[in-house]
Amino acid sequence: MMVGFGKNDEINFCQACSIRNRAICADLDEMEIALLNDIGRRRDLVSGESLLWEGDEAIFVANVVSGMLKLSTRTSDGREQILGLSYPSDFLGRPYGQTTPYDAQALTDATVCIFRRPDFERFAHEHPRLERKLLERTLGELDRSRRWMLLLGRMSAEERVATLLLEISERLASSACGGEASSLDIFELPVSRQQIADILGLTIETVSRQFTRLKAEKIIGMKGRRDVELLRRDLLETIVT
Amino acid sequence: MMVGFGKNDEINFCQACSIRNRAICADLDEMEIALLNDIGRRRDLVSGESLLWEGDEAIFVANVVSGMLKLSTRTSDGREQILGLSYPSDFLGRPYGQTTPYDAQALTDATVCIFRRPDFERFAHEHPRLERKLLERTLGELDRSRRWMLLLGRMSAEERVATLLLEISERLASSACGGEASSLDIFELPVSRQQIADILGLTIETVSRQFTRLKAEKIIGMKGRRDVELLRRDLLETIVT
DNA sequence: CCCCGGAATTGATCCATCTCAATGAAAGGC
DNA sequence: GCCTTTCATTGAGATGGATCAATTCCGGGG
Repeated sequence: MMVGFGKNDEINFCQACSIRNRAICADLDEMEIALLNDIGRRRDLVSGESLLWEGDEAIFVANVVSGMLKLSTRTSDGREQILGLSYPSDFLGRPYGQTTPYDAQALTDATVCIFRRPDFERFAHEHPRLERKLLERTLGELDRSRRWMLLLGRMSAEERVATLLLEISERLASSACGGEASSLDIFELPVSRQQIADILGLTIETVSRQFTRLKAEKIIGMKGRRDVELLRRDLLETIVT
Repeated sequence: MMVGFGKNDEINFCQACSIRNRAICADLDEMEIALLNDIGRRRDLVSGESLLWEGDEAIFVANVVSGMLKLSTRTSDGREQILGLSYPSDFLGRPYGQTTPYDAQALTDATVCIFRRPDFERFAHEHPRLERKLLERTLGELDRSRRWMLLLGRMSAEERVATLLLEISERLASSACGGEASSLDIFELPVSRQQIADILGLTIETVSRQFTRLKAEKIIGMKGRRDVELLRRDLLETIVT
């Protein structure tokens, strides 16, 4: 697996970066950002393209700039489990570790900002502010993954689907920020039914039946397969709670 | 919830601490350790005693010195999900966060080393080596919790029980370190059947039936309810893989 | 040593979700 | 615009684990 690196000779991407204030680089000053800019590199991914492979040597780490990725793993006989979704400003990869602990694949067209791991670790070492940001983000990620364990271990199919719809709605809204209020309740699913099933630890058929039920009960509306409207957010929240 | 703090006026507990070389304090020099010793305090827990409550203000953080704790959360209607087990040298609590994200309860008699959160954060701020250790530990914890998601989302009851037996065997061995080789395969379950069920996202009956099956197939042997011997570790590994 | 009570096991049944199979609908290529 | 392909939906039936209901086991106290 090779990805190509090179200096961003002309432009300081970071200065105009849309996640500049939310990602781990948020606390850095102008000079530090310039240094970070030198060791990082933008990379565009098309939907479906993989960025990391579980078990590979951890060569680089990355920040999600735009788009959405899924993190997944699988049992030895091929059953997939999605470990989480990565949205803009999220951090990807495994610093201070030898191997990448999950697959990362773009669910939409996406842009990431990648760093060779040794470069990144050296930079982090020299800039504790960045390291602290990374720690905070990792702690948050750990909280999120533990909440997901409750879903996988204890929730019914109905609760799982409702949880996912609310989560996507929120995370999409917070990364799109600035849109109209309505954008919270109307959005495009970034994932296929099969991927939803993998995320929730269900089968595609069970997911499909849950969607059918939610439509029939007028809790959600759908135009096509991907465009969702949350008609009764309150009822979804009741289901989840 | 109040716990009582005070200086360890007489003794520097840290110097003789059994987890001195494995916990986040491992990289600190003698002087730093002395400082850390001043802000920390030993606390003994009896089996069943709770240390942290989900949703409580995050007042303190802790290191496990001895014994075993469970981290858990629950759905609003009371279904419990255990998020993980904490063994000696593991870190507990939520630095840089307002509320504790899980319950922590001792499964065995245990000793922890607790720090007021503000004290700890100040110390971490001033000692990047400790902060980096905490980051490394948190990243490891995140890997572990993600692997657990595969179990909760995709594994059969048989696979779950086999996984747990192997995990307890390994973690108990690495924390007991120095015992005879046999101690790997013969150990005491630190948890009840109900707790195993909660850890694995199963019911107590299903867990019991799996144990019965494993005994019948001579893959494990049991003396009493808690003493396990792994007779065929290889077969357990086959089940898990 | 016996008795008691919580923990564990076992059995019978149920049900949510999976599996297998067929049909239907949207998206992409020419 | 039509055909192909992929994705999603729907149906019927199987099943793993949950639930409900007895026992049985074991450890501790007297």
